Amino acid sequence: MRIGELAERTGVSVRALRYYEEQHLLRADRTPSGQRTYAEAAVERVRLIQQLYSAGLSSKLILGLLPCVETGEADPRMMDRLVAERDRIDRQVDELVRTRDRLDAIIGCSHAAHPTTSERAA
Amino acid sequence: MRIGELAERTGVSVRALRYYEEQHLLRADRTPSGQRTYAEAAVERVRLIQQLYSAGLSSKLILGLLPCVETGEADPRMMDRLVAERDRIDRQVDELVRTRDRLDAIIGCSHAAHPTTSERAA
DNA sequence: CTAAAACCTGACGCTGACGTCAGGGGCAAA
DNA sequence: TTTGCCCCTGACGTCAGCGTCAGGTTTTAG
Repeated sequence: MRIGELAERTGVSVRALRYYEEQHLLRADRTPSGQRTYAEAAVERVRLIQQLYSAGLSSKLILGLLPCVETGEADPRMMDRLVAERDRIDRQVDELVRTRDRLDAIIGCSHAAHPTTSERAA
Repeated sequence: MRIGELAERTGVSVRALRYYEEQHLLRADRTPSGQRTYAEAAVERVRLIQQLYSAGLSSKLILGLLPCVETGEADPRMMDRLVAERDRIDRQVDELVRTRDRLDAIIGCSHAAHPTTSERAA
């Protein structure tokens, strides 16, 4: 498939896909005229890249992790970085949960000046 | 207290505190000579700001939320934004957990080429 | 009194993940 | 063949949350 279709199917922009290629996160074959061509597997790969990005991993780190995600092998350094990242995500989850609880407390306690949309809906 | 002490007690930089003031997130009294002076309560406020920042909220959004966090009151629009943000955080937690589990799977399954640091430590 | 430390206001720099515009090919339908 | 859409490569723009430097004032310790 060409880049436009991949963009549509993954929900990321064409620009982003070209950016991923710049960062060596995503390979593309080329037609004789130079247009990018992707295999089916690219869809899953892009989704994985997006997932890692939105978890706050940098492209450099993702670049390091991707090979071992695919092969299932990791050299020691990579393994350590994997563990470090997992722990970082764990801590981030903890903090997010605390923040959410804080917002919940505010939502629960605050006596609204006027009915809220949700109350109107109820 | 002056800005240096507040910075030290909250762990954020002096620059950041001035930035918060620029964004109207943090008030400061001034001495006749123009130096900023903060009340004790500022410590907690800065910590709250930091918490919201690290949960991914923008300064504009925080600006909107802070008054109702402090007063415990929220007008309907604000209440809706609070709920929306809480839901967003919930979704983000879900995704982070999925990502973490994915990393865990890799960590668990991958047969390292060489012993990892953690294995050496064990 | 004086030197160091802390503070002030601009204002430019930085980083990452793209958005966007310019200028120019390629390819299927009508 | 022409219309129109998709594609290409630069390359500059953006935005947030500060870092950092410059050049000058204020406070504090000795």
